[in-house]
Amino acid sequence: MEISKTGNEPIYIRVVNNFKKQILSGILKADDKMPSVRELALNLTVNPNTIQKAYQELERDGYIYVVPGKGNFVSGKITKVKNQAIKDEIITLRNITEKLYELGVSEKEIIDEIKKIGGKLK
Amino acid sequence: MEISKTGNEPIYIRVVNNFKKQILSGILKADDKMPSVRELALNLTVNPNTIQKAYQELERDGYIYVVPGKGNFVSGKITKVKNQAIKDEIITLRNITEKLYELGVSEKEIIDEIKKIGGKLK
Amino acid sequence: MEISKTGNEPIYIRVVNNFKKQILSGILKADDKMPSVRELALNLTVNPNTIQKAYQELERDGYIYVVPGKGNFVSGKITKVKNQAIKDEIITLRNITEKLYELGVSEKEIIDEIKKIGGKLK
Amino acid sequence: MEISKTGNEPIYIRVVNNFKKQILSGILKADDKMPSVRELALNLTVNPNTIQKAYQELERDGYIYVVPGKGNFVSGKITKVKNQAIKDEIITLRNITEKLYELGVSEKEIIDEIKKIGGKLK
DNA sequence: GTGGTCTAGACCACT
DNA sequence: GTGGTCTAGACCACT
Repeated sequence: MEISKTGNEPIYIRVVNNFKKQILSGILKADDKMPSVRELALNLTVNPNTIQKAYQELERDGYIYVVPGKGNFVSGKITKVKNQAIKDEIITLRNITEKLYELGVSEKEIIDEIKKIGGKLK
Repeated sequence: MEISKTGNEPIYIRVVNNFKKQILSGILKADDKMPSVRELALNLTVNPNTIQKAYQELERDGYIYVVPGKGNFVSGKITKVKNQAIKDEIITLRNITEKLYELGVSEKEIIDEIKKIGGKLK
Repeated sequence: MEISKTGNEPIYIRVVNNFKKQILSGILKADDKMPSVRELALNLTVNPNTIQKAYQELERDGYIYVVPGKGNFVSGKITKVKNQAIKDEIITLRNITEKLYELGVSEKEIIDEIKKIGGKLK
Repeated sequence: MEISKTGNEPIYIRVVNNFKKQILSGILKADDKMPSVRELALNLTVNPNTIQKAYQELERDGYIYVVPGKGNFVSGKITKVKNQAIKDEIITLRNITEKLYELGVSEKEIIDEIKKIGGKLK
């Protein structure tokens, strides 16, 4: 994993988002072992506290679980977490769509914008 | 103007959004005088500081301008502000669409979601 | 005089700036009669109060003087007013130049910028 | 940090400018922790609200970012902020130069003024 | 009368 | 412990 040291967000947030992406996309699978806090801290040359914070947040959000004395592991309930993440994003999507309608943007223009992104990602 | 006292958002944000809607929709027009800080604070039975905060946010966002000793007035450059607001929302729309793609949601599902909202508003 | 009705600033401020330009540039000369408040209000289709405010500000700033029952006239002390205006602008120029130096912009770059504007105006 | 209590500018503006200078000059670096709102308020013997206002302005201008419950930190995008600050100052420089031309000040006089400041700072 | 700043201090959510 | 919001109210400059 590479984490650029500069950016708008604190390092631990970027570590969190990085792992979330890997877990949601299936690169990291259920019960896979996460790198140990110390190991990852050395790799990224950051303070172990930073990694500790990141892992705590991942656990709170249901992405990983801790086995004391063993390490951190990817949760088996990723489908549930994923569905929640999708629901959250859909709510935001609705809010933005409503605002765009209020600002006079047409349904067609919004859909065109979404198709553009789909095209890019393929 | 009515501002419900309950809800998740802070009062000053609700005041801001309320005025933004009225200005963008044309209910409030260029150079219209805004209610004075004290007057509105009394009407809504909130602290003048809360209204002050709301008005300063509206000014920073280009919706109103201040004439010292005279009051706050609706900006004449609302078209410009509106275009900027649309640009900002489109950027967020793109970010969310990307995340939804990453979460495995298809283009069709996203577009269906948008059409649903269009249907409701009509 | 033409005053566009839309813009960032209130109308009376634009009336003020318009007259200041005309007086400083010599289009309006010492002891020239200003249009009457009512006449100008009709021409610009604004409230007479707006023009009254503008004239009061021009008087405070030393650009015009009032002869009760006769009207408003361009001041004979424009040189003095002009010198003060130049002094004020020079102070701001100094502050900005200092900030630009602090931001790492070189003397040459600043001077080039000024020459560019000189070129445009010619 | 020392903030003189006397002067024309409001306290919160002086706090803002002080930090901007330190961040732009590199004394404060990306991801450095800012003093907490309460801590700094105690140090400068001002009200926490005043520091809060200063920090919110710094955040809006892109100089710092907030991690809820953790504190304020110096942004990693200072280069971008710096370039924006330069652009803003150049625009003001142009406006003032135009006004000075209108007031009859020659290009040479303006450039001499700028060279004077360059001389002082060396 | 108008907005702008500031104090003193409370309560909240989140870590 | 941290920032965010809000009340209650004072004082200021400017119109």
